[in-house]
Amino acid sequence: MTATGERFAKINAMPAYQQVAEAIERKIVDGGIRPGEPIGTEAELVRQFGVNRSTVREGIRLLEQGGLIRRSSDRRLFASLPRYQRLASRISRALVLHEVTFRELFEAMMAMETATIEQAVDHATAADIAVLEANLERTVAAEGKPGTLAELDTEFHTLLANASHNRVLQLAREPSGLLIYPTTEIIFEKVRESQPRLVAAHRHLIEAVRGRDKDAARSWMRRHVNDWRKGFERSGKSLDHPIERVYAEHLMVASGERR
Amino acid sequence: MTATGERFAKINAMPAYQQVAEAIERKIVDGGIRPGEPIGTEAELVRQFGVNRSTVREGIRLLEQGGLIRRSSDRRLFASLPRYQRLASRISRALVLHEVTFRELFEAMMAMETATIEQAVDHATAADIAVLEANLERTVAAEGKPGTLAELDTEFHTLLANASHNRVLQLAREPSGLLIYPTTEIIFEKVRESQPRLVAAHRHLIEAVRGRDKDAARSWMRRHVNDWRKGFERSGKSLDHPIERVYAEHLMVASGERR
DNA sequence: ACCAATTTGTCCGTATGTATG
DNA sequence: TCATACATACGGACAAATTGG
Repeated sequence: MTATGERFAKINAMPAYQQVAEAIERKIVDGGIRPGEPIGTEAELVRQFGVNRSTVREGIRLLEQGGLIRRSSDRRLFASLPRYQRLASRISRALVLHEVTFRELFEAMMAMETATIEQAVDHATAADIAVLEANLERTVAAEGKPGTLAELDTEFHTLLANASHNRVLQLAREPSGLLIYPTTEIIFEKVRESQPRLVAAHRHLIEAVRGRDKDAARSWMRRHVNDWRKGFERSGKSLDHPIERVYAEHLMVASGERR
Repeated sequence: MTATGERFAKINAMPAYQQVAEAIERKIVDGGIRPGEPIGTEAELVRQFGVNRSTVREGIRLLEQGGLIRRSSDRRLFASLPRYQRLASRISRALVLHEVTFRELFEAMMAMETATIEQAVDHATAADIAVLEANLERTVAAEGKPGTLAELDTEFHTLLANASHNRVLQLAREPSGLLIYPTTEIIFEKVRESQPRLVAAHRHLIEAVRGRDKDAARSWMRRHVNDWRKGFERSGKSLDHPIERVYAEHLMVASGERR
């Protein structure tokens, strides 16, 4: 910009608290501090960075929300792996704020859930299947309770994702699962046949996983996801409406992260 | 826990700075403050919450990293929609820290990219296709430059996701796209035939989208993603290795968010 | 069970740089 | 040019909780 040209590189474009945050972040990401290891006290960080304690605290706050550092019960800071639940609810919230439609959600779910069950067919262990069956039993027992059914349905699909043993898929599908959840409760309330169809679908999905039958698995999953769409429309809603803002609020509980 | 049992609810479990953050967060999420609207100056927030300046600042830092609030050039605070790029790079970083393998990445990509192109076949506009073609031209022109080719390949798939007009899919696939990127550069360096195959695949994908030919689209995408896997293995790496930590560092630039 | 040291949460006052009018 | 408003950063202080004898 000056007449002399670019003689010097820019220095220090970031405020101090951001530099503190980035320095700690970098140490964690590149392995200098492993998850579970303590970050150090505020006083130590003050000494190392040579800035004021308020500045250090602001830097810490930046990272705290990202899940890279957490606080134990005694309020000490330590490095941590970002949790899937936390990330997923963030993304769900963002999708709501961006006003995505239920149709987008439906189309994406169809792809990700079928992919998930295909991987589950390949990789599920006996233990995975046992957990799925326990979920199915509770689902059968929850007859007539829409809230419980919705919870168990959401849990079933999360368990299926665990059974896929593919963490990329797990994280990719979870946000959609969280957004679908409130609608399923309404569907179970309003559409009588939805519950027996849910139980049948889950039963066949488990059977397909156990029998390593990928075609049956995919076919039942397609049917199951389509059932959601039909139930959704039959309960009087339109696929082309954006997801209601209200759904974002129940997501904040997860991000509140009580101590 | 006490002998009297749970007679009273917990009070004020959160420190003040967290309460400040949550209050602002809630206002934004439930629509009380719309994206683009100012949050108010720090002095105002001090007055409204009745806490000290430092406390307000810590609360603001918590939200700052989440993308719900941002700062304009004059450093004033305003509400904002969380950006996809930012969320995606967060997730990518988390996946690296969780040490997911390239196989998981590959399997998930296969599902999400095929789903993406199917949606693109249904929903792409003429403008979308024009942008894809411009990308293809630049790809042809970048012959022999692995770094540029890798960038353009990543961009192509992001553009394809845009053409799907499904924001759930866009956000679901982007983290994987970011993680694939560094490997493609290596592949273009080491595997000679990878570049012509890339160009051919992209050309056929665009043709399939233009011709609304879903079968061809899916088939070419499967081939394209499989090409990545073959190139990856031929360049001397194993699918069952976790993604290298190094890849997480180039992701931090995006989260740095210079002003 | 008590004490001393440490650490976090919160508050106060002040100074500096920058952008706006 | 000057005055104002604002974010950034620093210094010091105290209470409450926790830790470690």
